Amino acid sequence: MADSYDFRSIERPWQERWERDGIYRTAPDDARPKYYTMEMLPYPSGDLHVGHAKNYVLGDAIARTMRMLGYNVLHPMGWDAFGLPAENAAIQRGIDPATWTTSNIENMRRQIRLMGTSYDWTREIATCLPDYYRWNQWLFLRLYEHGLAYKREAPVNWCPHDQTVLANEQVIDGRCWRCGHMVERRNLSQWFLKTTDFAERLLHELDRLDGWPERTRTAQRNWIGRSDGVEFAWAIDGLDAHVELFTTRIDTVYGATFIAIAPEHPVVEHIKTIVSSKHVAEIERFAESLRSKSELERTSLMEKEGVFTGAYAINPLSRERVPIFVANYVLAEYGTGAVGGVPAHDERDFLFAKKYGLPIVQVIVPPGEEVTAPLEAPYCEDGRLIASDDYSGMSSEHARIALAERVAAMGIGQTRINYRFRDWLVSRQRYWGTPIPIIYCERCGEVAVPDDQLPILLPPDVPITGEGSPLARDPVFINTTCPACGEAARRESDTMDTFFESSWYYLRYLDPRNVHAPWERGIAKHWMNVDQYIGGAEHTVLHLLYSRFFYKFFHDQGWVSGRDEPFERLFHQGMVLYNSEKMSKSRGNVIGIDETADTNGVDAMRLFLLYVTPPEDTSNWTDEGISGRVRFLNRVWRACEPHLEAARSVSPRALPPMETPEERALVRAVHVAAKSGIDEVASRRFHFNTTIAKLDELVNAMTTFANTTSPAYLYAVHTLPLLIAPYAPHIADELWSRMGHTSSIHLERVVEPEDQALAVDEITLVVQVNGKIRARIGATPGIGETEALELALLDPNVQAYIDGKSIRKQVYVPDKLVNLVVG
RNA sequence: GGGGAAAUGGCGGAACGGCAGACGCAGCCGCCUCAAAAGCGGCCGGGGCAACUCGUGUGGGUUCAAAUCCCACUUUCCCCACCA
Repeated sequence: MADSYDFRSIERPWQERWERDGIYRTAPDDARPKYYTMEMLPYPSGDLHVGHAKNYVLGDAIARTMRMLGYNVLHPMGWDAFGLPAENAAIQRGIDPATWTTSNIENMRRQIRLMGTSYDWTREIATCLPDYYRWNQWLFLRLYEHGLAYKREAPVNWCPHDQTVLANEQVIDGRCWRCGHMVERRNLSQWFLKTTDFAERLLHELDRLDGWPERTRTAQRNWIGRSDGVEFAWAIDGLDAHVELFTTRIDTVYGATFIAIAPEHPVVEHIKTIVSSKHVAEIERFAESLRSKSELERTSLMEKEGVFTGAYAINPLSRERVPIFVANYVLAEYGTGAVGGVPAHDERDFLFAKKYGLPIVQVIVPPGEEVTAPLEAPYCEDGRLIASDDYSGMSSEHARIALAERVAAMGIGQTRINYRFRDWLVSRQRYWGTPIPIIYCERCGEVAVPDDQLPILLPPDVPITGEGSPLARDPVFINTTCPACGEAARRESDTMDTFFESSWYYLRYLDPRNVHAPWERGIAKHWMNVDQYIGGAEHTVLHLLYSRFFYKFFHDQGWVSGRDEPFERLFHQGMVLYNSEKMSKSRGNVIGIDETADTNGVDAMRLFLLYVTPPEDTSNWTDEGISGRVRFLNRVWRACEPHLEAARSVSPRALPPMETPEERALVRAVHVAAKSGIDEVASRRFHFNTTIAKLDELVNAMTTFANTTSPAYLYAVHTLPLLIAPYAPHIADELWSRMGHTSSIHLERVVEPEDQALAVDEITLVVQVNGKIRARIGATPGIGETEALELALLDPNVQAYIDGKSIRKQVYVPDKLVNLVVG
């Protein structure tokens, strides 16, 4: 059938041909400028829907446009293949995680190809394969050597459902990011990466990441959460011990009427030795009641509570003796795990003091005010100090400096910067992950596995029950010999957080089969940094922060050069709803790739996803909407297909003769669309919705064009495939080859927009009187101000509005507008 | 509580400070057809016969000119949140 585009017989053969001819393979030794663009690698969960497609189609349109602009484009794809769902499949259905993962990868690779994407599949990686995760282990060992990977016992987030610990970043509203169960608190010995060593650099460099969305940078700043303060020691009355407090408001120190410490704080044990057994019992009862409570429960959900320990501390500045409490709202893991209680100037301390009848002493007054009645609410702003010895009368700002100097001079403290950001907890008590390459020996202790013994392979056929660590129960895996002394020893049974793999995969794409190193420096120097990274906004802190941390470490080691940031520009695409609802299996409203490829075609799907909204917005998939793009493709087909033979002889690389206004308008429409596609990539706005709208206008112009044998029309026929190639690659190559071209359209250059073609015959001059539009008059482009004004004054309607008044001012915007101000 | 982004017809959206609503979807009217589908043509923010006029969340401001810039507010979405 000639009047419609039979996508079923066209799309798949083209995909096969592109793959066979390897047209998207990227060689590094290429004189063209490099462009590295990638989308966040998917987790192989099984099936893709149009929401995933939006991500890949956007990235593909960018990669294709850059290729047609003459760049050597690197556009790779891989699989974030370790993780819990594979273990859950093993538990629920008895399938081996490796088998489950491999078959999902195969299906999803097929689906991603089905989308007509232009990846270099020779660089494909899967993080669960030994030739990838061996370098995970290698990188872990390098971090370990530099003291950046370490093991310690700490209160950690424990998910009782997934039976594993979680990083702080993986606890969302007190719940496990994967399964949604309430997270508990447990004291466990775990592996951490010392991300906090890089906190300042991670924070600082955000200011210069201007290719990143502002919201992402802000979110990372908030997550790192720098606060500047003073850490200083308070003596404990009757005990040869002291407790360190951290405060950002040392200007309020004279108002401290108690101190509060976390129940887990080590000093509590000392305190217990000097207080009555009644107090000891109360402290222990209180600590017990909080033991397994999550941070969220303790901080947000519970009322501020505490118990008096029976001991007192001495305020080093006022020399006052204040009671020591243990309190639920003090976090052992932040600052020093102990805070001064200043009820007059802190919300939490105020509530606590009210509850336990503690004095409220005001030491800050608002600027320009005097002390008034007792405070009804805490005053938490800066102000002027009162009742603070020599510091009375100072501003908060000055007092903070003076008091910091004072405690330093007294030898009891110093200024200090604290971060909300904690070290990254990377060990997991799960099976389907990278084994941590450490061996425990009775004689030698913790021993790193030597590089030549890597990879430590994940053993097959390990029973997975969901209870406890599977590797810990496998004697063949666990029992080994010490690399240092040769005695019997056992392996670490924990595996790595899967975010470890995804923190450096963009480097492995560059050199994916290297067996000597994770990547070669020279290759990284050529390709890095990633010019454009595309992915969901849900990775704002986790993956993107960890990747930045890794990259800074690599940079310090000299393994990468240039700027110490991996992703130069970042773009978050919005998600896709179906009829305004979130797609989910349980709702049964998932639009799958296979089904839409079959009913509407891949080109129509791609066009719809790019057209329906700007890419950063949430899109709404509708059956009517996709039909609109199917119609568009049919119109393209009907406008071109009957004229392909005739169009062969009209070059798409030279402007055709343009004799009539209609011909000029048609050729102009070609160049307007060409310019739009290039501009959207150059500006990194990627609003291809406007480009496709211009293509709609071009095709509308072709449809209504009378003389289909004119060179201008045939020029449009010959250039249209080049214009739509980044968005609808199949129909583009089909039309191109039917015009007699033997190589793929995707190896062609863009249609370069030409000023001569973009020029218009006539402009509409808007004439305003006092800012209101009173006439629209046709004029020749480039008309001068005097001439334009004369023309405007000839208009009867304009005359009517200025009648009898004098012109006070005139504004002329060339080729656009005349504004006459009268009065 | 803190921070960020946004608000334009029935819907998705377009608009370097310069013609608001491009383009599409839905709808309506025609043509084609025995009929339907497909396709093609036209209409499509409100009021008004018209000249005109009102209109981009609300209220101010800057400007010859504001959807666009500034201030305040309302609402929505997102992120963080007892961080001392």
